[in-house]
Amino acid sequence: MFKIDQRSSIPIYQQLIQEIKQAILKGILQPGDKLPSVRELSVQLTINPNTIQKSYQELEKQKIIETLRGKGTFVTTHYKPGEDKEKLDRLKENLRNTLVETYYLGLNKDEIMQLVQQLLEELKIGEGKS
Amino acid sequence: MFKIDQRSSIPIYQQLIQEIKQAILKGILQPGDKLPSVRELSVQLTINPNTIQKSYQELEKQKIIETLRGKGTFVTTHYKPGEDKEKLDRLKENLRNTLVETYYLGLNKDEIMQLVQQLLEELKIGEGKS
Amino acid sequence: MFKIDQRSSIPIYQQLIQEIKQAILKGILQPGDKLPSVRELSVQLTINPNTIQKSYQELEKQKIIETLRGKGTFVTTHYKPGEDKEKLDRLKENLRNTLVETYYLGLNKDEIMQLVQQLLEELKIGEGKS
Amino acid sequence: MFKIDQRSSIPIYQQLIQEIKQAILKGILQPGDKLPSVRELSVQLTINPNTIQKSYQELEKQKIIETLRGKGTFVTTHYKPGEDKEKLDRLKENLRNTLVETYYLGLNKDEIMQLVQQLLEELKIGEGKS
DNA sequence: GTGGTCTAGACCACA
DNA sequence: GTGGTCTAGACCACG
Repeated sequence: MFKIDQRSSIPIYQQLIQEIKQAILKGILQPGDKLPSVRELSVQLTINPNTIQKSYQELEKQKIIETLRGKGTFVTTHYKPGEDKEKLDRLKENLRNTLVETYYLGLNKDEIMQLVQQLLEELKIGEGKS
Repeated sequence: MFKIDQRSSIPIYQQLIQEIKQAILKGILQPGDKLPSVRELSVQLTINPNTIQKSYQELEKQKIIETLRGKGTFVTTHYKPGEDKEKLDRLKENLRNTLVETYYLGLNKDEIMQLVQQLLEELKIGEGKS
Repeated sequence: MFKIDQRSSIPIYQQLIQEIKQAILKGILQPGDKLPSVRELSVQLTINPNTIQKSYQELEKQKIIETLRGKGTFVTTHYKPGEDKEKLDRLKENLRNTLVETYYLGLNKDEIMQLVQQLLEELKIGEGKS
Repeated sequence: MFKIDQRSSIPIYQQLIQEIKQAILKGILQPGDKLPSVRELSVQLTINPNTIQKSYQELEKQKIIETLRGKGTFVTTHYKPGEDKEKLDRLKENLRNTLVETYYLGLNKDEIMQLVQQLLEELKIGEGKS
């Protein structure tokens, strides 16, 4: 269900967070859907339950999922963005750095814009939803 | 000359690499220009010299700067991007993640595209150069 | 009749205990009044009967309600607080922590005192009764 | 330096968070002060380093402390509350529950108000600071 | 069954 | 030296 690269330098718990967020964006996980239990995912992905836990807790803090005690973890039905200027600044910085690297790799402006477009489509990010 | 945020979660040596790359893109540093010495920068930025050293070494590995023994460190005159599919994949992955986060922060497709455009201009990345 | 938040991190059985205690304080439930049966409440609140049971048992242990076999559960007519230094210490600790959090949220001393006053009035806690 | 009750039902990492917040309020820890390293505290309190970690990370997320990579963890110099209506609601709820319990333990309105006053003074929460 | 917490011990990147 | 991540395995409260 979720792809995790054990060799990646990106922490596993962050990879999982990303995978879940993307699954929600793409509609694979719908609001209200139950997520696999910590133990279940732990077995499926052969990852320690604590690591899964960490991902779930972080997503819960971001109000993207919520847990009903004893019942499991679910995708929240009404996610609302919530202003966070600092986070936006961090993202802009990150984006700036990524663009610089992309350029140094030989892509020109048009190719970069195309890449961004393509990724947005892949993620099913359109104007309609936000 | 370069802005370093000691509090940032991004390693200092990577921040410095980014600052230098951006300075080159913006034309503040021209091919052939001499970079400050390690010791000099170390004092200016109140950063451990080893950290500066690490940045310079990484940039040299990427052929963006070069060291002439006894003379100092200079911006290379002819940088040519080498193919590196792995790195491109990493960048795409990074970009994808950043876009997801941006979207979860409440920006819609148009706003994201605008942001990218704006950053590209800031960095003086145009079609003409690559 | 009682408000339960399934999403809250506070256990449901404790929420119910609180709701009942507050209803008594406010006079909505009078000494001698009959409480809804476990099954009845279970349906109304769509909560597992075991959970309701747990709340009732705890309240009975605290002598706030009592069960008459075959007749139902009732608010006790003469509640008298028993000394319990340990519990008082726990409450003080809890209160201290809450005040710290409130302060870190930006409320100053006056605002905190006002908040406490307001809550006491809401709960109809006055000097006359204890 | 910090008092932890291993037997308490309150998670150790939360106790530690509280202890640190209170130490800052009381002026025992001043803005800019270095906190003990994770390992150091771990030995002092005979608590697992991971548990200390968790406390530090939570405090960092709340912007009460910050870490300079390789140097250690420090009390932030400029803490700014930051609106959080939801958290305030949770605190009010908590406060309400605590007041109910206190009342059921036999304290009357005056005694409760006195208790709150006393705690605020202990914590050195005054009007001047917020 | 569910998630939440904790320990012990390990490895890594950073400065 | 610092903090950040991960695993293995354990115990607990809740429903």
